[in-house]
Amino acid sequence: MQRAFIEEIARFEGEEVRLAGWLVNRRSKGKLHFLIVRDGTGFIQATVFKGNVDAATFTRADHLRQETALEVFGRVKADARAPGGYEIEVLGLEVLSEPEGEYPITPKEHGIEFLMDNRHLWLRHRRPWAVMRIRDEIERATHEFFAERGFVRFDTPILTPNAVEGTTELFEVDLFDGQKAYLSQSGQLYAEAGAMAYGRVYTFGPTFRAERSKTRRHLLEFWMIEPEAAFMEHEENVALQEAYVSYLVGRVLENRSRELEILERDPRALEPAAAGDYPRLSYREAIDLLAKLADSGEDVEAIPYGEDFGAPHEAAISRQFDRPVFVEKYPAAIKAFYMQPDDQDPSLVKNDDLLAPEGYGEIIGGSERIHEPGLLLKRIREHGLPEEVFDWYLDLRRYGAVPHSGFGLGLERTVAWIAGLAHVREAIPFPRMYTRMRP
RNA sequence: UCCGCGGUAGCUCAGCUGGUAGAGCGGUCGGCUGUUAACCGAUUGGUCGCAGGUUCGAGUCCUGCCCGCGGAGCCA
Repeated sequence: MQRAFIEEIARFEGEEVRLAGWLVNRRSKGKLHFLIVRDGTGFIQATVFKGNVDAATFTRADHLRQETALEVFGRVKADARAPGGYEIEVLGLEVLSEPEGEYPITPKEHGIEFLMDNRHLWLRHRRPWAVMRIRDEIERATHEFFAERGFVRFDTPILTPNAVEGTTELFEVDLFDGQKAYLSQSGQLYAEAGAMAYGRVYTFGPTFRAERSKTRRHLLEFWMIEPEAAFMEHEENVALQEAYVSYLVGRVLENRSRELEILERDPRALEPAAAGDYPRLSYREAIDLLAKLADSGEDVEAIPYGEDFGAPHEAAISRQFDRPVFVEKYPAAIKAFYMQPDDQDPSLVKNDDLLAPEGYGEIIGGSERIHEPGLLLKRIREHGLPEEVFDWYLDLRRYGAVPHSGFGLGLERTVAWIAGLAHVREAIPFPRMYTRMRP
């Protein structure tokens, strides 16, 4: 008898199959038991009729406990009454292992603290299952998108000697003989070296921010995708971001509709984002928009020109549009030292943030980088950064400098937006947060 | 770090102006041939976050601490 996976169960309609998995839940009608079984690829209902199996198997089926590992033998049937449209009419049953004691996660409501304490088990359940399959789709789509465009995957170090952006806190690591290193908060500077070597590269790896953040958008450890390309200027950078994000959304809509359904995420909310054509606001236009919204009684405060947006401002801006919105060309004074000044107004930089809709906020930060060595050195000094740490970074300008640009996309924020999650902690298997390191 | 809220059964919660601990779910036993977090009956289950104080008496009032949740800042 062939082994079937739930994901492809429709192919086996009318056939007898073997299914290996775990018991999710059980309901009994007396002479008919319903077993809900999962196998990692999906969830399915198995029916045990009294007449179909011997008495011992029938009794056994009525006493199976949650998370019993088992093999089910039976016939695949289409049935409108079954969740998913298919079910297995059980002809035989083998228990592979019995759970010890009570399984903690019951089919009723649980609080987030309890579920996170049991994250290693919670991952088995429908909701995390759907989220991680969407995350996987986004990761796979990322590799395919960049490979198709000639980008080379370029792995940057996790242990680094210095900060990329002096302001952010770093996790310190003890090396030998009193030496210190820091966990990477961005692969960008190294990706720039990669872009000068291989033309177009992208990083895909974990990054670390030692911030005591307690919000739905922050993790201590999160994954970032950072493309960087030589000879790419601001306009092309923005176009690449739009193509990338709309591709990701399209892939999830195409291949993970069942998962979106489990999460009760309406695909219609994502369709504009898959279509592209994202609106673009300059920093100044965004400031004006906020003033207008504040005036018209919207629950947001206006901010003066020259200040950076806070989370409530980003949310208010993003809610004005049905798809992600670019905000570009910020004042240089509030942005990182390496950003290229604007051609028309050198008080501005050629950067952009991409704000996801529905108040999800920033998922991308990008910019064209300074390629002129004198200007870069000047900016390093203005920001009070240690010159000697950046000698290799300056080398990238000393030898064959060309205009180049890149951006960073936060994976968990993107997953949270597309999957419709309230918090990024559900977008990664084991979130590392200010308040949580276990399990 | 700051602001707000919370911690009572394995889980989710109720418990009034202080009077001696409750429900649903889960577990166990039984019933039911189409359930959809099934339902019905029985049964099981407590260091009321920790420490101290007030009181004849504290889950309830006071003080301190711990932990969590939501938000801000910072950012992806």
